[in-house]
Amino acid sequence: MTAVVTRFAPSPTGYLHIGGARTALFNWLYARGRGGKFLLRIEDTDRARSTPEASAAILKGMDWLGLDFDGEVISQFDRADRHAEVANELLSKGAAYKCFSTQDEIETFREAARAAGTSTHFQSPWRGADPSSYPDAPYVVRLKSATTGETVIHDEVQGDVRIKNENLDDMVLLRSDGTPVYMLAVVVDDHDMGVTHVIRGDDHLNNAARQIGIYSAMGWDLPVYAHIPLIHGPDGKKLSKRHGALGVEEYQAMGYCSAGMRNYLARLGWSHGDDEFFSDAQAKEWFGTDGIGKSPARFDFKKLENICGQHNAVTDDAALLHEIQLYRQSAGLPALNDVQSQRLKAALYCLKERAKTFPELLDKAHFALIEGPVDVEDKAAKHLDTVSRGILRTLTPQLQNVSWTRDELEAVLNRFAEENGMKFGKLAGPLRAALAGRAATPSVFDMMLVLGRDVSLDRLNQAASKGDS
RNA sequence: GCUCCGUUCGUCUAUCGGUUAGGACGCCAGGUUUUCAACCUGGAAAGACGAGUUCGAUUCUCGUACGGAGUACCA
Repeated sequence: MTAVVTRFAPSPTGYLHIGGARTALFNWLYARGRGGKFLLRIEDTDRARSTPEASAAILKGMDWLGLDFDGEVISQFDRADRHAEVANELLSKGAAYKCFSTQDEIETFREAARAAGTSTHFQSPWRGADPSSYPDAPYVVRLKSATTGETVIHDEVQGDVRIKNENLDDMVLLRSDGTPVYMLAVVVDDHDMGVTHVIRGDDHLNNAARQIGIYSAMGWDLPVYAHIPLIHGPDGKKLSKRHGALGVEEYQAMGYCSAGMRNYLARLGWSHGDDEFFSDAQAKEWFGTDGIGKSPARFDFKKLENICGQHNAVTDDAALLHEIQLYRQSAGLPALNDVQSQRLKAALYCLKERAKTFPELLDKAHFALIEGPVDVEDKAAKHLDTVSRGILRTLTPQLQNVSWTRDELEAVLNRFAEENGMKFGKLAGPLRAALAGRAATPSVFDMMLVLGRDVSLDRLNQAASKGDS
């Protein structure tokens, strides 16, 4: 059994969008789960539209998603000579021919065909022409496609797809300037790179039939094909920049965790029974083309959030802190200072199970991140009226010398509430307002523990004396 | 126009001829609670439509509708 080799082959004409990211993920999972190789090839043969910035964005996106590839990034453009070599081989074999028709002629033909309602496939008059009749003019190299019979694509997802060869035209292999066209380049590169499994969007399904023509003309083995359905926007429409088709780095900037993104994306269009929440290791073990669905899926932010929340909850504190720092960077937020980082890390145990995204987590961590005087929000201010401040004034000295543990703090505060004839909830409001300046916070005990005795008492004293001066 | 692909709760999906059509997200109700969450319990919610094959179709076949892709000297 030959080793599995998959590849992700984006064209660098923009950011790495969510559909591309999922395609990359599927290829990565497929290879990594089978001890195979996962390669990255940038399809930059379209010089006019390819940009280095886009290549960088793709690399960055894959890095964030943790999709590591084997070997170097391959530039398709760099391999133009090899593509031309294959085209020439096809030419000498008689499997391709030079076509001198101009674009104007082709366009005229197509317009006439459209008007007549007949096939718009261009039938080059040069297909069977005698070389002695060749003019001294630029030409493209076209594949001499079969005109009868059918091409069958054995697709792992779509099943056997049959296309009549009469519906395939003689596609261009080499442009008139001698540069290769995508259809040729993919086939040559996939073959040369030893790609065994081509997992890509089903917008390439029809193309596969054409590409198979090149494989058979060259006598090359076909890869296993798996054409996966596209992802649609939340409204069911095709993804566009306006809705949903954000670059993956924007998802990072929105604060979704990478593991959750992988989990969610894997689950979009692929399933393994009823499993919804799983680790990378499980995904690698389970992933296969048999679990891939045939219909397009819509992107659902709510479910993404939920999955990310579950991953946050099981991520260890150090790793989580690190990812949060990367998030702040990508979102353009200032880095946390040492005190904030330390407090945040100490607070993660009581935050990570209740935050779906990093902005949400950071918001709940507000009490730990503020330094200096606590700013009291309006909603919390009512918990610091004269009566409440009086309570805090009485309470604070009693906390001065207790041992700063959860058990001890609970005991002291509960006793205090009881002695003063109030329910604990009555006491919690002022404490929350004093410690965090907000009405909604984590547990007061968690906050006191995370902040420590000095900072906690300091904030309590500040709140108690508020409005006194 | 032509060719190809798809269609199960609002969404992601399970089901490989026989199920009260299952799960998850979301939603609704209740519970728990120290606020907000989280969490627990319960609930509403689906086979596009029409034929055919079959003892029996969500499942197989065909048609219709709707959606998508391809049809470039783009990728």
